[in-house]
Amino acid sequence: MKLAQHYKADIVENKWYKIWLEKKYFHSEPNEKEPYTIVIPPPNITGILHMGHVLNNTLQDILIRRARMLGYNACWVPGTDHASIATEARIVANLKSKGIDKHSLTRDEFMKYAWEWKEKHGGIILEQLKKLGASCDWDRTTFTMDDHYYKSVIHVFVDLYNKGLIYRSHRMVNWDPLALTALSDEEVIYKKTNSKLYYVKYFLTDDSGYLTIATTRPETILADTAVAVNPNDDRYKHLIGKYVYVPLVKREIPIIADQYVDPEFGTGCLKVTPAHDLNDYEIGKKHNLEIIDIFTPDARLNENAKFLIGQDRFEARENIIPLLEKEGNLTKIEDYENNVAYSERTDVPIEPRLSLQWFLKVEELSKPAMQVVLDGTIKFYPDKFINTYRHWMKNIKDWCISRQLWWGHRIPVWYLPNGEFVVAHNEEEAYTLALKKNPNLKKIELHQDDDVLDTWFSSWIWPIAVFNGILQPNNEDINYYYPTNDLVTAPEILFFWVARMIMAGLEYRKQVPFYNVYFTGIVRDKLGRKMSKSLGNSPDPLDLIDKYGADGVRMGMLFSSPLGNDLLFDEALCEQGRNFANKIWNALRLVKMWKIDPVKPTDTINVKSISWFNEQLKASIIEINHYFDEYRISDALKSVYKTIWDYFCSWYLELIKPNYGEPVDANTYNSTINFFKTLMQLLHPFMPFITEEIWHLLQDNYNIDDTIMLTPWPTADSYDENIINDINFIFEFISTVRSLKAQYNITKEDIEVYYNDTEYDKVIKDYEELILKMAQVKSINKNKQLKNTAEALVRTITISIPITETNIEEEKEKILKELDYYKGFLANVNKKLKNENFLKKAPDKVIENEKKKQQDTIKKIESLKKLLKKYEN
RNA sequence: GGGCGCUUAGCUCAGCUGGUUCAGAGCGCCUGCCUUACAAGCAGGAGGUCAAUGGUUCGAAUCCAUUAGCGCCCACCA
Repeated sequence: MKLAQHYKADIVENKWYKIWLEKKYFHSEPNEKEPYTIVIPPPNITGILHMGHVLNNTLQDILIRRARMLGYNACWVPGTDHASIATEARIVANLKSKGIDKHSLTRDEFMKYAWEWKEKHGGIILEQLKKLGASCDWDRTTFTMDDHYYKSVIHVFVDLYNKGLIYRSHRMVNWDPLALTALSDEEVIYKKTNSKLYYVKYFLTDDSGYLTIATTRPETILADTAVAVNPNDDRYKHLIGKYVYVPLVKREIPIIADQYVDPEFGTGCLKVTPAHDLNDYEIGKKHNLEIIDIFTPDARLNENAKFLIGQDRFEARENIIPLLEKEGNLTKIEDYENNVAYSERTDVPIEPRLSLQWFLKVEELSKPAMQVVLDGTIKFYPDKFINTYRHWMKNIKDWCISRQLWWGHRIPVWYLPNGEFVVAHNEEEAYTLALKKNPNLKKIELHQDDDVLDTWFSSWIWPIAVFNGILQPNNEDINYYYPTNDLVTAPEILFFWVARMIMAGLEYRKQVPFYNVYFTGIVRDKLGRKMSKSLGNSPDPLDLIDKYGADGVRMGMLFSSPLGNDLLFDEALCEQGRNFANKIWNALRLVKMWKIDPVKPTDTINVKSISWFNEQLKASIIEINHYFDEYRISDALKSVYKTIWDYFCSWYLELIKPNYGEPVDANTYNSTINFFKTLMQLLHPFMPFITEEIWHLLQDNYNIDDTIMLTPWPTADSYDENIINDINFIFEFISTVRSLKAQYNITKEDIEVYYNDTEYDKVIKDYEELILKMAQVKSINKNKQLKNTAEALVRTITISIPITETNIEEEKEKILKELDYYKGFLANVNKKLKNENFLKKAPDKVIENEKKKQQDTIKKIESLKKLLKKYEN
């Protein structure tokens, strides 16, 4: 068989993914085996694959593939989220580009268009995940607006309403004046903004003077209904209970006292605008103030403002200034930096707005959800997020779940003409319920709530609803796959999603939704900037896959991502991944190139090499499994990488490789093939494609009905430390000889090496042939002094090789430097050993070790001194 | 303002409840090699007062305190 010099990823990857799908290796059905389940964090239906997805899904694929090899019935459920605000925004924009205004359509027309759009553009991301090698059970692909899922969401709303946990209320909400919808607190981002602080006079109605108030939003003056001061503020105490005129509109409003006012800020006087500020609203409620709303839903001034009617809030802010100036109300304007709330979706400043919304009471739901994390039922990796979680859960507020959109799950509430309402699973049921309130009601008089539910109100039941466990709480799937095992997600959505899934899981299954949560970091570019479209610093994962192969990209991503930390992504790491694939490929080429001689005995070098690598492999397996147990995936990969590249390729293969043209004995060949196979198994979760290909090429027959992904994961209990220690010494010995040769430019192989110590006699004799082969020298001898030698230390022994000329000064300098170091080292050890407290208190083991250090160092110093003497003569 | 975390080589990070000659790895950098698996490679090399100060201890990169710098989360002061 002829193998190409370079590994060709694209051909191999396309071939295998197709076969895997055909063979349904990813598909799972409940059986007698133990399940291992992961549900994907559903990406937005409109989304396309970005580097964050690559990281997140590579990790999930690694976990699920290893679980599959460990013998679990592994099931990774994929799917997408309808993402109401984001998707509706895109659909509206798309309509607009065709000259269609959303509001010119009926709800049904709009939804029809939206579904068409979804069928056409949705789900691209799932196809992209296949390129990455994701081993999802595609037969279980779920969309949050699939029929059964939709009904599940509605069921949950009705159920929670009937339990008294959902209520409708006037509340100050975060209003997005562009999207024309309320947002949850989590969808608001605060940005430091340069703005101005305006100082405005409010004249007392009794003509006894004025108060000055500092505000960043002068346009809301028109909606003021009080002025507040701190009750303990001596400057203003005497004014409490008096009245002032609101500038321009000349409305009389009271001066009230409230602890909320900070006497230190601004002038110590606060204008109270209950309709347009959350805190003012609270104050207003307390003091029973009038609420005057001066904004339209898209944040223009309405008739209530009396001035600047029809102007946008920012226009009005500018235009009210000259008016105030003219009336003599404005005293000064200062530059000021403050935090302004922006909509995460549309990036416009939020307008606090009073409106009727639906809320979920979360206090009762959050208590058990906090408990399961604190008591370790659910583990967070890394665990630092437990604190963040606890802090948030303690201060959790009711969840505003209604959104003024059409794309999503329509709130299952029907209103009667008189304003009463019923909550039901569907219109029929609603009508039946409504008839009880009004027996003469006609069906057409019922009107369903126009709003939809927050997207997270559907995704919080994801781990249950993908198995249809809400509508059919006892079906086989949900009973088998739930609770799931791992969740891999970003810390940004710890509250949006993770916390809420825990609440829903406990409420609807009485069980946590997952046992382990792995938090990934943010993918940044190599300069540390967050990857974003606007910066243009985010590579397209598909381009990277074309260039380096999916295996290479997976490697590159994983190589730089320690658990829970942000990762600085550098394309060079994908290159490193591709190079690794090529390295493995060439190791295969080497092995496949050999001719096998079935009667040839195994020579000493190979016997020893095989016995060493056998132990080394066990040691590596133990380490790799240990890292997996701690979810240190990147460390596990590094360990596999080192085992393959350093131990297997650089040492083992070089040791056993026959001279050109010579055959290899059957024992060596078989051992090597078996080692190679085990290494491919260890690497498979990380690089699924190349490992599958090589697994097949290592077999006697290339049989595509076979697969590496269902072979048992390698395990080991213990390894022989002595063999590994001996070999490590031998490798050091070899490296030192190579180093000496490199230093003195010796390329010959016929030189002799000398060493001067008896302690390592046995090891050196045992592994003599290995040294000769790898260090490329003729012989190793003891205690012979030559005239011209170059020398170096390996642990406590001195080795020397003959050279033709020596730069004596340079050598002396080197030795003196080393001597200095070891003298200092010895002094430290001596000091310790003379310290009575140390001898009394330190454990015996430590003392013994110090003594050994002492002896070794004395030995080394003697050797160095001898050498020095030689040079001085 | 409240909470959490970080600071170890040029870069990214390991280093578990103090004690293995403990100061490490990968990348980058430098030197020499196109050696019949691989130049997408091989061999060798240089680089660090473990942020600063003080304390605990026989012993501190590791534990404690303070300081400086950085990051994240929460709250949102008009």
